[in-house]
Amino acid sequence: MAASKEKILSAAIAALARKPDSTYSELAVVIGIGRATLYRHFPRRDALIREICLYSLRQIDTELTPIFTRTMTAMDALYAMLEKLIPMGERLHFLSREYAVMEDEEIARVYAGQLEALRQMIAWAKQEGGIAMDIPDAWIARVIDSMIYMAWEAIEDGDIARNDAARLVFRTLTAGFGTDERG
Amino acid sequence: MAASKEKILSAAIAALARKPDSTYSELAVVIGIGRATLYRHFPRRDALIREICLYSLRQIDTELTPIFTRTMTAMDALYAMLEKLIPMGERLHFLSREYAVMEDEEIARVYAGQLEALRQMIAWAKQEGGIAMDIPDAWIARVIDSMIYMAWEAIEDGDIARNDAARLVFRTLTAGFGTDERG
DNA sequence: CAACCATGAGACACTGGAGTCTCATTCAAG
DNA sequence: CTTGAATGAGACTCCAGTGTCTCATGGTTG
Repeated sequence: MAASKEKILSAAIAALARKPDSTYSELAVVIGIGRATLYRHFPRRDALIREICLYSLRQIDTELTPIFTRTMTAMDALYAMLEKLIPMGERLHFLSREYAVMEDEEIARVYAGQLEALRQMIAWAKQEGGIAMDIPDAWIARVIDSMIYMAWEAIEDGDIARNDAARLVFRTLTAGFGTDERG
Repeated sequence: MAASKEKILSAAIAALARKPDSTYSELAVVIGIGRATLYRHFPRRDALIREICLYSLRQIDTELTPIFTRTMTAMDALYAMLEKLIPMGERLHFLSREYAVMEDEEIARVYAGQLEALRQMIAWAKQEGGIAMDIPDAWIARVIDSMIYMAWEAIEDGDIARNDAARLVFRTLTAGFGTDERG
């Protein structure tokens, strides 16, 4: 992908994460290019959305693959995943808001693969004893997903420190908000 | 409020929760009335959104007020709040997606009041020892908010049982996903 | 310098949703 | 039955966003 195009894509993701229904005109202004130029790179809105999704998914894939292949405990893998994914929160958020995109065959395939990877990590963590067996996988997956985005948002809003985020999310996921008086 | 108008409002909330950018035509079809009738009750889209928000906020207020005045522990209050609010998940979700609405003076006031109530409940829970002191309030508030909506959504999608939801959320909030081997 | 390519600016037609209005129908109350 | 209010259907205007196209400009490479 050309450098300029990738730069446009990143800027578009950031803009759309903040205002999902941004106009092409608005996007062009925020990105700092002409509207016509934006159309030259992404002839249709669908194309832009599609490329954003694929770009994000591939980026996530790149970050996640080494984590799932390295030798470590499931909980360590979860923590590593949080560290990698939280800075990419806007990309995750974008994906979860775009309903129509899943009709694209390629996107659906990549997305399904990542869901499956997460599912496996949850099963793995349950076997290791890091996650309680009696909590529904679907619920766990939802909470992890949303907490990653929330952490990113909280960082953006200045509510939590960037370097505390992964630790805070991990603690919340594994121990909740409770005082650790039992430990 | 006239009964018919309230019925329209409820149906509109449900429709908009599932598809936030629904057209007036789409809404009318889903609600089961004519588009002109919808316009008669809510002359502008802004008016509809505004009334939905106020309606939702007041409903939430009605549910929450007795909880915060009754004599119980903070954690019991939290649990009671979850039980009340999870079934109203679509209303909460709606509010969190409507950026522009906060410019309305009345809405902003009611909303700020509820945020303050939540903030007080968190402080109260920290004092009681139910929530660890060193977790940022803003993070706690975010997680509670989002988990209420997520639980509603998970129920809708058939991932968790309606009667398990409050318990599951409470457990996740207080103890995370961990196996309770320390207890 | 000359050729080239990407860009920014803007004009343009097209489309779909917003909001208004009219009219025939229905239904409940007197 | 008659009146009046609410409704559904649909025609209509208006407008903002979409997508296309042209042209002048500027920066780069040979």
